[in-house]
Amino acid sequence: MEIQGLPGRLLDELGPAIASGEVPEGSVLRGEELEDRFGVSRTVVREAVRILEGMRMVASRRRVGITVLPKSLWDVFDPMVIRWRLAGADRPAQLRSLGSLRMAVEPAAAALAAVHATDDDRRELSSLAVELTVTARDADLTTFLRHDIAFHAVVLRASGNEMFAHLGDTVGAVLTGRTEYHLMPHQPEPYAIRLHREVADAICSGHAEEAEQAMRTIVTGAMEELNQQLG
Amino acid sequence: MEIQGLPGRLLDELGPAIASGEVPEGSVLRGEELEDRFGVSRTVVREAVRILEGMRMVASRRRVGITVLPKSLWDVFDPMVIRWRLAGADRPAQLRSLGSLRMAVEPAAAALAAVHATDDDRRELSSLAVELTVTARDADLTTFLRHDIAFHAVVLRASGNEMFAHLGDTVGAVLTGRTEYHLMPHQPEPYAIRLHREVADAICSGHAEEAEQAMRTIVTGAMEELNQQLG
DNA sequence: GAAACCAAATCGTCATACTTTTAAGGTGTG
DNA sequence: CACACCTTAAAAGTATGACGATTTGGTTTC
Repeated sequence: MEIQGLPGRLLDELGPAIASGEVPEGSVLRGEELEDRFGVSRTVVREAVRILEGMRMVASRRRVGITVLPKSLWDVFDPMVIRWRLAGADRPAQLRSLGSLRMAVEPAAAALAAVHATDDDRRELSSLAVELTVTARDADLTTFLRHDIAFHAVVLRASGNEMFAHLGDTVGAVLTGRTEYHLMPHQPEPYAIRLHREVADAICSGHAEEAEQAMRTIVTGAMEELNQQLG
Repeated sequence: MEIQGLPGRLLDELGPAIASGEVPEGSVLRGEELEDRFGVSRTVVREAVRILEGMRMVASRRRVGITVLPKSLWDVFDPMVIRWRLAGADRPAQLRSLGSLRMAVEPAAAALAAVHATDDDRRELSSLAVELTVTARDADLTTFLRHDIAFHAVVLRASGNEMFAHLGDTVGAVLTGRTEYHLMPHQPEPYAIRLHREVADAICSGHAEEAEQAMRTIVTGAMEELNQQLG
């Protein structure tokens, strides 16, 4: 699900550079300069810049150039922006933001899921909870991560709220990052596993209250771990 | 904060058309067709399409054309997408989604605000709470709306979480829509007013728990009203 | 010193030519 | 008949030159 072609490659250079603060707010770029720097045509530069403009990271003005806008204006929910920030110098701040967001959204999603999940959703959740238990015991971190991501994505999707559902990938990115950068215990905690199972059971049996509470414990724990790691 | 120039105008046509389902998922547009239909050049069409591609509403493929992607892939947090959906046939669904999101986020934001708000934030909140009381009594709906929007925006900003802060405009759009389409009592409810004041007081005195609870009551009430109005 | 004016810089748009990818259909072969 | 291979044409992708529009900043003029 990437932007294709040369504009996409340009974005992969410009986006991270801006997101990391390497090209600071208020900087002014000229179109022609970008053409030369990356060896592409006006067409390509303009299309890439348009996309950045669409996520409100830059504004283009005649006789001035392409200005990097203040971070407060960026579309911080745009998956590309999130990925760029997670990959760069802004990672700690982005992780904290996402942590709070998760604490707000995931318990609510779990509660909704207990009411709205389809039978397929519930089956998938049960199955994933089992998988989590197994792969945790085998200390198979990669597989564990995959199932963990899927678990949270399913809960968010099963909530029946398209906006919650859309955060599935984002949460996935957070979990991936956490594993990649070893911000996680090498051995998944048995307590966390049990909580996932609790969430699954509560959703399957329609206990909204209980699902919400268990999920809250999970994301609160994740947030505490994060705060500990980041100081 | 709009996209400028001809691509912007093209977007204002295409975006709502797609968001409302008038141009259904799976439809295929040809670039040349759009050039003719809107009387603009290739450049303009391509840049507009790139932006739509950036929000994952369309994908452009050689030898095929510009395909409208399924709604589940759209960047549903993009302010433009939200505005387009609120303006069109998808308004009820969008309002419901946003309602759930508010129920998840705003109480959490209020709790955080009680801890992180600056002195300026607290002053502004107090002042807005007073304004709300006054303008409600005078039945000055427009001014009331403006202050209501500001109130929620300040709480979200004062949470110190950039992602929450970013939802201020979106919540504003919801409140505006609610007033415009008369989905609201003509006279603001005294109870709701008192709750706003409670939120302000709790945040000012650092009572997170209390702020969260009062805000939850506000957004839950809004959600119930919405469900009633939409059936 | 202020207002009007002018010139240069930069983006915005258009038109056109060429390239690249790829769906689709036709052709031949087992 | 089925399958693999080749051909073709349709559409987007890229490059480039020309011109238009706008804004800034300096310069002239009163």
